[in-house]
Amino acid sequence: MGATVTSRVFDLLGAFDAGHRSLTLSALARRAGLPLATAHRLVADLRRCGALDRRPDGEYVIGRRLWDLGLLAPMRTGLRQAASPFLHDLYGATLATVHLAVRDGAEALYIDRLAGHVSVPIVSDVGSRLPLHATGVGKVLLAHAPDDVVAAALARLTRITPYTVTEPARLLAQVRRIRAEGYATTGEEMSLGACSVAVPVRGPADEVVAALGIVVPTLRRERPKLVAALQVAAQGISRTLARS
Amino acid sequence: MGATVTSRVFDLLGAFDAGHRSLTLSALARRAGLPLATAHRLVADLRRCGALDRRPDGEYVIGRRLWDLGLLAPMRTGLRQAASPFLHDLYGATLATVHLAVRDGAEALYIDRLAGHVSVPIVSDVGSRLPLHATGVGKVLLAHAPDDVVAAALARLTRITPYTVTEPARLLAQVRRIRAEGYATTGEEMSLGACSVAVPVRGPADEVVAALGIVVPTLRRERPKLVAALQVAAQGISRTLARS
DNA sequence: GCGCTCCTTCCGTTCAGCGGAAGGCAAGTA
DNA sequence: TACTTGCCTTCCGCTGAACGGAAGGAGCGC
Repeated sequence: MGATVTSRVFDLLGAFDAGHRSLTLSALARRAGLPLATAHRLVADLRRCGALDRRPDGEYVIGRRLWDLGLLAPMRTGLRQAASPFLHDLYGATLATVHLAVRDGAEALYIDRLAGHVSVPIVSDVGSRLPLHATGVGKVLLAHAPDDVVAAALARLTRITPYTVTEPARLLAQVRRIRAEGYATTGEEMSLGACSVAVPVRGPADEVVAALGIVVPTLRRERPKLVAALQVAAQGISRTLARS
Repeated sequence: MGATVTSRVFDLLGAFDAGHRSLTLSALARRAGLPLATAHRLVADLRRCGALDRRPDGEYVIGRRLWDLGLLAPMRTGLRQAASPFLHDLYGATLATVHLAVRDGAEALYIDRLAGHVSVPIVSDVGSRLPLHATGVGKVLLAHAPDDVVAAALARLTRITPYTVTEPARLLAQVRRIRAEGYATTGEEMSLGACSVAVPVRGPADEVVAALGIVVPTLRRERPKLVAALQVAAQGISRTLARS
């Protein structure tokens, strides 16, 4: 690996993740695999650039500059904008947490999320990546992914809760059903006490560009209603995407 | 200015802004004030780190890595999460575009935004900064800012539309009224065809931590209803903030 | 006191970064 | 075709910025 300053800078920044939003200098250096003195200097530079902030307690956090820059990334901006109003509609109709995700390699990347007042235990957040086999949106994305991705996913089905599907054959059957019926469901497979329903969002050429899902405490017999609401919203998003 | 690699990297990244989300290499170098060869090498490094992407047409855009990092920034995460459901409620009740902003120096920084299907011409977006004197949320934040900020703002009131308030005395009178009545309004002062109403969001110690506003085509005689809805939502946010 | 972990500063070495210059496309112009 | 203009890319010798071990605090617990 080339030891350019740029790569070191991103090694440092990469030390932050969802579970480590603030770090001490030494933790930063340790996680980035850099000598303390080097980390110290780079961190000082980054702070001068506004990329890192130092909180009163001495720990470092990602700074405003990076927040600004991140918002400029073309992360499906069009998709997010097109979907936004429909997510609200869905929330209004179901009062459930609503998710919009795309497939990023072998993971589902959540690009928008809309949570209500009372929420089921939910792990996802905007920007987080979750496996394809244990969530509603994940299964939808998996069902419409290229064969090699499906194969790779089936190869390692990690158990997350007692209800997570870990037998390849069973997941494959689900994938087939999802393709046929047009929606996916999960029952506490990612998080206990949380069930989900999800449908694909299609682009102009009918290809699946994203998945739209909601999370509810229990499916009971609301499933048909939820599926219908999701499909209406998904079609609305597709229509909005088409004209732009 | 120290010519550290880190600063150069951020000079490059800083060449992107809301109006320039994609740039050619030479534009990037020009805007960053760097020699072409230098920019070329740094851009290659950044691309290797995932901080920049190259689109098929050859232009560079902010990459996914920075999007991820930006989401880790503690940009009022607590405030955003607390406010989120109330923004939806507001949208549901009014069908207007809803904004949540904080004061960042002498500007209003929009930290969340919720737009409906049909929207009035609106300039703001999440992450954008707008002056304090020409928007609803801006005026609210101005009215509860320290005296020196108010003085600085009054000193340069740039005209944006024919209706923008540019006389210091008049804005000062408005600021006093906003403090007394608890809400602010604007009429096409930022963008023609867009009026707004905004109220303060208060923290545990009754200090103003943010402003909550909505944008509508016209105020007509809906103002009392809108103000009431906003105040209910703002109090809800404050209550949610208090217990956490 | 002693040990521990953390942060900061110093300084001589050296190698990564620098950037002018030159070359290669691709489009537009005459 | 020949010339211009704007891009992007590569080369290469010089040099000073980055490096990181080491030493020196500062704070805390025992």
